[in-house]
Amino acid sequence: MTTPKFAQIKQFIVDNIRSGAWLENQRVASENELAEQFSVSRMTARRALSELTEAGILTRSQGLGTFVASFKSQSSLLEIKNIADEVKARNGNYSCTVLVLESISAVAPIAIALGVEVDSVVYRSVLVHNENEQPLQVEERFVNPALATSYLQQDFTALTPHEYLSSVAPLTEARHTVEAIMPNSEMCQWLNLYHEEPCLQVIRRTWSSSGIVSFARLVSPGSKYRLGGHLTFKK
Amino acid sequence: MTTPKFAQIKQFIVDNIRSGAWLENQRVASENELAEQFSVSRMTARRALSELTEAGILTRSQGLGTFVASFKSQSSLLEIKNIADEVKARNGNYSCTVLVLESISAVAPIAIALGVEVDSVVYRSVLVHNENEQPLQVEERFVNPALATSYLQQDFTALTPHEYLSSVAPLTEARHTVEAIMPNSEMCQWLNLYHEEPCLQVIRRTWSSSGIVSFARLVSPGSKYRLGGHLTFKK
DNA sequence: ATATTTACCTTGTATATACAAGATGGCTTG
DNA sequence: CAAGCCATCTTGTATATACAAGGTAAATAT
Repeated sequence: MTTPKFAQIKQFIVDNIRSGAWLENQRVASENELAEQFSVSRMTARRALSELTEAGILTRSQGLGTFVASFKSQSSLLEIKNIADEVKARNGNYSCTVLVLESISAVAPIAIALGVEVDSVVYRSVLVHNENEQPLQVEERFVNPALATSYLQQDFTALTPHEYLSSVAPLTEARHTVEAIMPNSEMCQWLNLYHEEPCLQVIRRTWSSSGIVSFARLVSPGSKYRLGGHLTFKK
Repeated sequence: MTTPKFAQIKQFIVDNIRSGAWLENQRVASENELAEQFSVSRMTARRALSELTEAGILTRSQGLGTFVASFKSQSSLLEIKNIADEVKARNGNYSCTVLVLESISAVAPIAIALGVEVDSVVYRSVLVHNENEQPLQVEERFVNPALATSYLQQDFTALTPHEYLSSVAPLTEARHTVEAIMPNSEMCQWLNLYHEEPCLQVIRRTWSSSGIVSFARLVSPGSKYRLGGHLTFKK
């Protein structure tokens, strides 16, 4: 099985950039030039350039040409993965225990974060995600009851809250912040921490088309959990 | 007609997913069906589907069809931006002070991280990035001297180390980890912290085609700095 | 009845062609 | 000299066509 022509051209371009032969903002061959060099049609050469542009490796300007993108503008990205998948990926034994599953009256900060009236009823759950029976992450979640009416009836040891919520209210947007915090005594108990240690806290708010679905706080001990990211030219 | 046809089809598909009309893993119209519905050629309909697939909103399978991607598989991304740009973006007064700029003998962990011989000479810099004259982040960086010979002669109050290094050794890859740590006493001094508080630590290793360029440790107080991320269907 | 072939759908790759639109430099005209 | 025009490069959009290759299900042969 041969590699497609457009993929060969992409590889040729990426190799030249990776090796340093083509520098930032340098002009690369036009569609017609590439088409002739590789004996392909313009549309095939175009596909290679377009896909590398979409990937952020090249920039194009109508009338001017195609250029090597400047690395400076590339922001580095970190992934937040599903913690159950992460544990399973490293052959850990994943389990989950439900600590709290209740409906409460929303105090002001919670109500604002969920976009509901103060003192209205919202659902709250607290789960502990375990790796090999040791607490790895505490998930405290506040849910807009209008968008997930039967939230309290779910079995979250089988399906995570995030998975359940995406099935009942299609997610359209999510926002995250990550910070370093010191856990309070309640959190220390949940995480089974004997001595205080800094924790990574991820705040995630998710939207669907009908409004804010939920507001989650994910807290993990700094000694056991970290976020990883990877940025490369390879494609 | 101002907006291109392929863009209209993309919008039509995205709208249907955002509104919840099309659910996860549901099959969407084939290229030929879309082409007929919108009175365009198959290649134009194909472009809409291909670009949404590239964006992670659809998945395609040869012989089977095109489907709405499952939200579960979408990993959420966090951006690590240039801290000087971030400060300027919120109208803060950015400044930078150079604490250390030296060549040292690499102990084992540093040598391994940089991919050089133990006890060989490497460059080290420690900078403090300030917002309104208050320390916001400490950057400790170890540099492979073979790839940035005149690193010690640079003025890092004008050009950040990252910017300088990308200009002399084209970056091809970067890896990050983020974790929550407790700063040691030296770091507390640098960050001007009177009481101990948890800090966010980003470790960044950068590669060029000739090898590992540098190894940086970026430490910020948890009370002053957080990472933000955003994920949306809009395109 | 079971196994195989065949027809027909799907997406994937590749080409040739046409025209639109942005950018540039040289030429013509006032 | 300067303003406008034009030829010519670039990328962008759109179409029609051809064949390859994966997947499913019905029709056929064993």
